[in-house]
Amino acid sequence: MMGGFAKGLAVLSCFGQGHERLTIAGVAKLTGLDRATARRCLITLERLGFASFDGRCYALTARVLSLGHAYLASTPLPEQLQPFLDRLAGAIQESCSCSILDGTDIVYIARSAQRRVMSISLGVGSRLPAYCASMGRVLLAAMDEDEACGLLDRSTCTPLTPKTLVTRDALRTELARVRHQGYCIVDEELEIGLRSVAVPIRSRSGRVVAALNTGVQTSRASVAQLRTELLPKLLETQGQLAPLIV
Amino acid sequence: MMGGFAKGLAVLSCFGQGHERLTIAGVAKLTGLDRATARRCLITLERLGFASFDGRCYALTARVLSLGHAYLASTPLPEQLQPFLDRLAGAIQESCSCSILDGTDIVYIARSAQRRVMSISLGVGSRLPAYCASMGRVLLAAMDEDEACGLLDRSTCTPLTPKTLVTRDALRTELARVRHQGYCIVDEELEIGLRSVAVPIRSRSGRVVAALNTGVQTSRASVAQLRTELLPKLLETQGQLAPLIV
DNA sequence: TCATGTTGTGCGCTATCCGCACATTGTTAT
DNA sequence: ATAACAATGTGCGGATAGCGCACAACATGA
Repeated sequence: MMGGFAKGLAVLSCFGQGHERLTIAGVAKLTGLDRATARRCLITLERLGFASFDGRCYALTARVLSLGHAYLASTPLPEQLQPFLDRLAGAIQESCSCSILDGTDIVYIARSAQRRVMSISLGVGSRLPAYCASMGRVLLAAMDEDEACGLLDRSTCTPLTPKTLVTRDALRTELARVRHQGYCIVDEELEIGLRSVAVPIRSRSGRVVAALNTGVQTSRASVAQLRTELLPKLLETQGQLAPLIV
Repeated sequence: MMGGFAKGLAVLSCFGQGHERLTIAGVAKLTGLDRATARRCLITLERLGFASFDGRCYALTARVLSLGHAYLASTPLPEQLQPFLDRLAGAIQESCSCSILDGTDIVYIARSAQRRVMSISLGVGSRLPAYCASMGRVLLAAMDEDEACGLLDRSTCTPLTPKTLVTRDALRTELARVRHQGYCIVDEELEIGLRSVAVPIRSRSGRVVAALNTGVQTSRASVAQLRTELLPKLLETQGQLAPLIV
């Protein structure tokens, strides 16, 4: 374990959650590092071209995108999904996304945005807790059951809204239902005013390789409409993708 | 300067250029680090969830995408460009991209792929040398002239193909032409079999904030066709975007 | 079987990073 | 104006962590 490297990555990561421009002291506060250490990390980032300094705040440069590209180039999945995502989003006039599991979170690996529906900025690389996101539940339901339970145990289940399921029992029965019905609808559990529906993306051999969803404002569609109008479109895309994915 | 952090970032970066799965010795060779150092970096990455190890090779995980997201969330530009890019790509049935300058390279900040045209995988985060890419020349032409020359001096101008312009004189006159005509066509200078045309993207105030291009196979369109058929579409998109960008 | 390449591990040395402290600057509030 | 506060830049002593080498073990293939 290289401590300096880990600290530097922590600094890099803390620019994510809503903090785009940060001062040295701000970074120190967010990461818990000593201010001098945070400063050394930021100077290193700037020297290497990953961050810029305007005399007051540090901000990341486009160079960090090359790190993400290193991952995107390593797997063909996002590239395969994107055109289908675009077509689906155009058809239903709502933003669609694909994600995979990474620890207890889901990570967006492809997205086609139609309009801004959530308060936070979602995009490729965004992370959400799996237990309360529609795609997360689809991916958990596809796992081995006790493996999924182990993952839930490691999750910190915060009630993000009054409707959020947090108890393990409730989540387990919900996962069982998702597993049985083949899709998941989450109704204002992640954010008030937001509903979403997700389906698994399977490979030719039937293995679940990702999840596909769309999120709408509650005023736009009821849960019933989600099921009768949007879900069939998602399942159609699911069917189109399956034969193309190894 | 934190040396350990810099070494770790070098390890992270070396997964980019065509090397998706790397062994410890491979990383050591690519980065020039000692094998033990490379090993320490990789173990750190794995411990933090940025890399996975299958007993033989290391590969990056989706977590590195969150680093790229930190940048994407900090600037509205990519999100603004994407729908126009999608529309344009659909209309001309060719892949389109937007990029900005980062040092002597251009970095793709948005892309809409229609088919695979180049041998290497291009996508958000990809880097190309500015001097020989159509978008790069557009961005260089938009700079202060001596600033652009300084940037060219710092570039290592390798003749990637027999057609590549490398001498400073040739590049300067080419930049002057691009500046004058408002677009740039590059004909097999980056890769044999590939032609591309690029235009600058301006903000409302006229400042050049990015470049937009499309690349086609030489069999698909002649230079004249690029100018008469594709260029007008690019300019149309350019005009649509200008009033929307601060 | 030998050669090659890779991994894991241990170890001594030294450079490096840590965390504190002090001086300075800029901003805000009284 | 002045005081209070927050943030920055810098220096320093000391401990620690990383460096690079070397050796042993293992796999692969000629």
